[in-house]
Amino acid sequence: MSFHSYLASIITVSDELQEAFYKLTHTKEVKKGQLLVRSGERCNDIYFVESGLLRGYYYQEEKEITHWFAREDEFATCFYSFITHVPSAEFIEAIEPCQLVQLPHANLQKLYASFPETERIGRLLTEAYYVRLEGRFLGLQFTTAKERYDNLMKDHPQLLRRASLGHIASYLGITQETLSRIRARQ
Amino acid sequence: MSFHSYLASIITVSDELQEAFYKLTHTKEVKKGQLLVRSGERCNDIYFVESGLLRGYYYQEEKEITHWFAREDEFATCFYSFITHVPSAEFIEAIEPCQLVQLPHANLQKLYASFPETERIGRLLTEAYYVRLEGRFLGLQFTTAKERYDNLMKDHPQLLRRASLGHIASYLGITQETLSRIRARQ
DNA sequence: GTTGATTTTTGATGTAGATCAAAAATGCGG
DNA sequence: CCGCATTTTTGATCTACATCAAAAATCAAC
Repeated sequence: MSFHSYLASIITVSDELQEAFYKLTHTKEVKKGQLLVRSGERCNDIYFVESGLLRGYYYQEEKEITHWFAREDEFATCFYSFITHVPSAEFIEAIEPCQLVQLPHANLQKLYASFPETERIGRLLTEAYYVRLEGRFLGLQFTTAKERYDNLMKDHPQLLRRASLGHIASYLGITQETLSRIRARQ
Repeated sequence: MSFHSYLASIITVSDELQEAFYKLTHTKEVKKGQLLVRSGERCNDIYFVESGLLRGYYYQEEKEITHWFAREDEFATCFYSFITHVPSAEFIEAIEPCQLVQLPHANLQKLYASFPETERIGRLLTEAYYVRLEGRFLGLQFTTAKERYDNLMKDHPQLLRRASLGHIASYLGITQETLSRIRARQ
């Protein structure tokens, strides 16, 4: 979905607002495997994914841990770095070719100031991040690896075809071997 | 610490702002064991803890799971309910007698509108919640029960005297028995 | 296709922490 | 200071998942 259609689905986009959006965002195409943000850099942008698939990951004792996926019609950013202006602990990688819309932090602030209705975007973003994290936290504490896998497949049935087992396993908080065994029996 | 001193330590409090605060907040005293919010109710207030200790908890398969503690000089609310206006999934209980300052959501919005510098409060709150959750998420995934316990004791050495083992164990994501054994050996 | 690199599967074994049960310690109202 | 409720400790056993290692399958470049 285009960023514009997405916006129109959550707020009323006046002509002025539409124009402001065109001025304050720019589109970006990235190839498979390309990094958008590296650990240690500041992440000053939000990306809206028009098409393709991104993942955020970080290193934990030499191992890559996938922290999130963002597919078409979702926002992606290193949330903590974006809100605090601190260098990011994570990488953002395109695991499919992507069509993105980039919105810099400063421009988002301009939008808030001129078009109060856009505050809703910020709110939705914060909520989405918080809720996503909370869900994963509870999942880690209270569900088995198999249940987490089943839930993920229910919400994102295509993910298995689009991301590697290793990415999905670390996202679920288990090893690749365990995920492979979970899939085998059933 | 009084709410006023706390505020003065993070933002400059003009006379007008101080007056607005007096109008828009009110103090509240609660006894040990008293509930501030019940699951199913909306949580429309933030509490600043001037003295005492609160905990947030919810039920997971009949068991109480402590989600957070808030001691003096900290804010407490059912964060998700507060930002989304959805009924709370959690309870807030005073586990010590508390002196609180209550700030309703609507009044916080008024403050934001009239005193832009107060936006910092909202930002700090969001960040604090997000960071706290992220820390616990990573802890659950990558550290042993003992490490989590040691970290908690480093940050809150008094907590063991102020909260029960059961509360602390569920906060750490382990059973009471395991926490008891962890403490025994060392 | 053939080849080498990468990803996924399978097998054997180890372990942190859960569960169930009961004893011991602590706290508290009268 | 006694009796009862609550909290904490200790013991025995069980299990989900990790780790290490190697085989099998898939992918991608030439």
